Amino acid sequence: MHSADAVETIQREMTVFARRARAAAGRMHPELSLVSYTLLGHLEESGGCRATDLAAHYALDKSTVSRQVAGLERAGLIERRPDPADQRVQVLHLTRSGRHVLAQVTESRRAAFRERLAGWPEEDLSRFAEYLVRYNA
Amino acid sequence: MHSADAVETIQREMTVFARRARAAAGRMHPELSLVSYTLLGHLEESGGCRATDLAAHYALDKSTVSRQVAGLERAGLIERRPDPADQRVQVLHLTRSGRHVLAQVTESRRAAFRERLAGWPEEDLSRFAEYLVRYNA
DNA sequence: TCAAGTGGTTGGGTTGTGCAACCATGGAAG
DNA sequence: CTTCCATGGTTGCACAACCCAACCACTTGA
Repeated sequence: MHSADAVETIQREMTVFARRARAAAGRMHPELSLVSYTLLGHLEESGGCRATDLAAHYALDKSTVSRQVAGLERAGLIERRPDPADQRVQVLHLTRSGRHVLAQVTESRRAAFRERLAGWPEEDLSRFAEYLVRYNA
Repeated sequence: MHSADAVETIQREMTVFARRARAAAGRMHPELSLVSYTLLGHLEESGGCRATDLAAHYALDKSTVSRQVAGLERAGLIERRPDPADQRVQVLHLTRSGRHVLAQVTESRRAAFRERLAGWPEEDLSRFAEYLVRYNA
């Protein structure tokens, strides 16, 4: 495959995937949208951060994040803690329930991906993962 | 990287990509959403098909396709032709203008991807493309 | 001290989507 | 030939996710 063709293919396939992903995620977990799930995941990884950090990291408008965060708090999945060093800031943390729901959804998403990727040789999985990381970097 | 980790990474990175794609596409081409672009592409490839075929192929509700198609027709990018064999059916075709716009958008999307993938070794591009095709199959 | 910057919320509007109800046509079974 | 169900498509309705702009509260630095 020539370089130009490969780029063309990557473009098309990434687009196909993008189109499907959200709907699939919604069908799998009506209780936790793709965005909410991603935000929870980020909070888990980072061990708590500000709404502005989330917005910057995911290239979302701060108003969007604000509303998502409000929803997650309403659902009892996260909590806001004041930052003693800066009264403007709310540091977001997962609640116990949030951690629990996140773990459940992650597990079932992982199962779906695992099924989808069943039969792939170990080496291909690693390389695919590496390419995606490099692409998104 | 172990197999489970790779799956985990693939899941996360695909999700990241999915979240970004629509916004990026919108910024690049306000005149043609990601969905519309995909539908036009399908019409180009297939040389004309029915709205129902589009819905089935992309797992979209027929109402969604109906509205997208209406928009594309309003924009003069596609036209509906009656099917002499079945009065219910409208066969959708690209117009000259539709073909033109599609070509332009495709080219600039391709340029963006090419830039993003600049510096990747030929072999990695090919393999990445192959993985994506296999994943979406 | 006060102006500019930053974190966050809210109001308003757009887009993409699904579901359900509907209309028109087609096809098969009586 | 009628009658009934299936199929292609449109429309009303609701909703989620988004952005922009305006705003408030607090911080920072000239």
